[in-house]
Amino acid sequence: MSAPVRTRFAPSPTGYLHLGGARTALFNWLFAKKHRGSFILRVEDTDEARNTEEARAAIFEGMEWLGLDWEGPGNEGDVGPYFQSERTSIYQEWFEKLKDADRVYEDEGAWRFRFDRKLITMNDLVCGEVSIDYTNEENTPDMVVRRSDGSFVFHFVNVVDDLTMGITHVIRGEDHLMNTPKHLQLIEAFGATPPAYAHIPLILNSDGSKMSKRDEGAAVGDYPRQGFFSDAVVNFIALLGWSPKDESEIFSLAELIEKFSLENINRSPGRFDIEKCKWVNQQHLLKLSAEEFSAACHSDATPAMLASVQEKVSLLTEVPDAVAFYLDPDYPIANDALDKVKKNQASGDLLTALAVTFTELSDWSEAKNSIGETAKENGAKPGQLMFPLRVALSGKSGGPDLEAILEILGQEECVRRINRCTALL
RNA sequence: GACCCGUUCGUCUAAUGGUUAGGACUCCAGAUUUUCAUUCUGGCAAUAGGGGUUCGAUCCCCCUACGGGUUGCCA
Repeated sequence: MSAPVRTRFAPSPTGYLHLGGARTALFNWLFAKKHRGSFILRVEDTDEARNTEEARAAIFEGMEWLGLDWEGPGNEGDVGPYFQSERTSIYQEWFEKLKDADRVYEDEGAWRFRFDRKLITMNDLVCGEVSIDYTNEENTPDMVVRRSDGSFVFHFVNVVDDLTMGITHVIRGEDHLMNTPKHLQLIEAFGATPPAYAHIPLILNSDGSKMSKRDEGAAVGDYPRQGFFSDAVVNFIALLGWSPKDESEIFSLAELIEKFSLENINRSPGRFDIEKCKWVNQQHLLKLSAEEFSAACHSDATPAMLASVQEKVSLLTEVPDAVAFYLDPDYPIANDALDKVKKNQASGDLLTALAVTFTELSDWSEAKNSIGETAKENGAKPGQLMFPLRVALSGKSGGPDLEAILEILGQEECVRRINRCTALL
C-alpha cells in the first residue's frame, strides 16, 4: 500500500506563466487527479528582485484560467506555508541537520554541501536509468547550499520543501535532469526517501529554438485575449510531449485525466505550432452548444448571428469581424469579392431581378427558394446568383450560410443591400 | 570544452525484429454543400548518416552528425 499521491508545481514569479510551465503544471495536476491525490502549488519566491505582487498574480491567474485547481495559496492545506519566503525557519532547522551530520562546510562565508564521491544512478519515470559520475570533483564541485548572506539556494529549499510537504512524484522539465543527482545526494544525507522523478521534454519554438518570454505563444496570459479557449489550450499542450497512443486528439479535461499516464510521455522536445493550436481551438468551439458559444463570445450580436458564425471561426477573436456585416448597414464590400462578382457580366442583371423578386415576396421564408427560380427565369444557374448575393449581403466572399443571413437581415434590409451592390457594378 | 538526454513526413505523433511505416495540422486536388471559411474523399511528404548483430532491422549495439539540457553564492 503506497502513500497517496502528492504532486506539485513550483514556479517562481517571473511575471508570466510560461507555456512550458503550464504543461508541467498540467501533467502534475493530471497525475494527481488520476490517482485521487493532491496537487500542490508552491511559489518559489526567494529571488526578491522579481518577486512582486503582479508577478505572483500572473501565476494564479494563469492556473485559474487553465482550470487547474490547487492546494496552496488561497486554498491552504496542512503542509504550508506555500510561499518559500515564509519557510525560512524550516530551512534553518533542516540546515542544522546537515551541519550535525558534518555534510556542510564554510567556504568564503557561504556553506557548501559535501557530495558523496560515487556514481549516482536515478531511475526516472520518463528517462529511465541515468547515471552521473560524482567521483570527479572537477565536474561536480561541492555545491553551495547557503549563501554568504544567509539565504538558501534553490537545490536545498526545493528538496526540503518536497520532503516536508510529502511530495511523492516530482514531475518537472528536463532542464532539471542534471539537478536530480544533487537532490538525491541531499535527500540521502537527510536519511529520507526520495520522491519518484519524471522529467518531461521541453517545449521549443517552431524553429527549434528555446521558447522565451517574448516568443509567440510563450505566455499563457496572452491566450485569452487572442481568442483561445482554455480547454483547447490544455488539450493542445497535453499533446506536446504526450500521446494517448491511439488516434484520438480532442479531449475534455475529464477525458485527459482518464487517459493520462506518465508512461506515454515522450523523450524528445516538441515544437510549438500555432496552426495546430488554432485547429484544436476550433474543434473545441465546434463542440459548444449555441448557448455556450454565444456566452463565450461576450458580443453585442444576437444569438442567431453568433450561431451562424460558430462553425466559421477558429478563434473567439474572429467573431466580431465575422458578425460585423450584420450590425453595420454600411459594411463595405471587399474589393476582391466585388471583382469576382464583376467577372460575370450577368451578375448585375441577376441581382436586379432578385431585388424585384424579393420585394414582391409575401412570405420571406420562401426567400431562399426564390433565388433559384429567379436565376432560372433569367437563364442562369442558381450558383451564378448565390455568390453575388452573398457578396451583396455580407460584403465578403465567404461567411455564414446564406439562409441564415437572409433570415437575420430580413426582407427590407436584403433588398436595400442588393440595390447598394448593383449600384457599384 | 566536459557531462547528460534526444533524433520517424515541414510540425505534433503511432507502430513493429518481418507493415504498402498509420493518424493529425499545414498545403494541393476533387466531391458535395443550388453560396461558403464547414464537411467528405484523394494527394504530396518521414525512419539523420555510417558500421555492426540478425535469415531479416525504423526497432538492439557502436561511431559520427545535428538538436536540446546542465555545467552560478539564478530558479
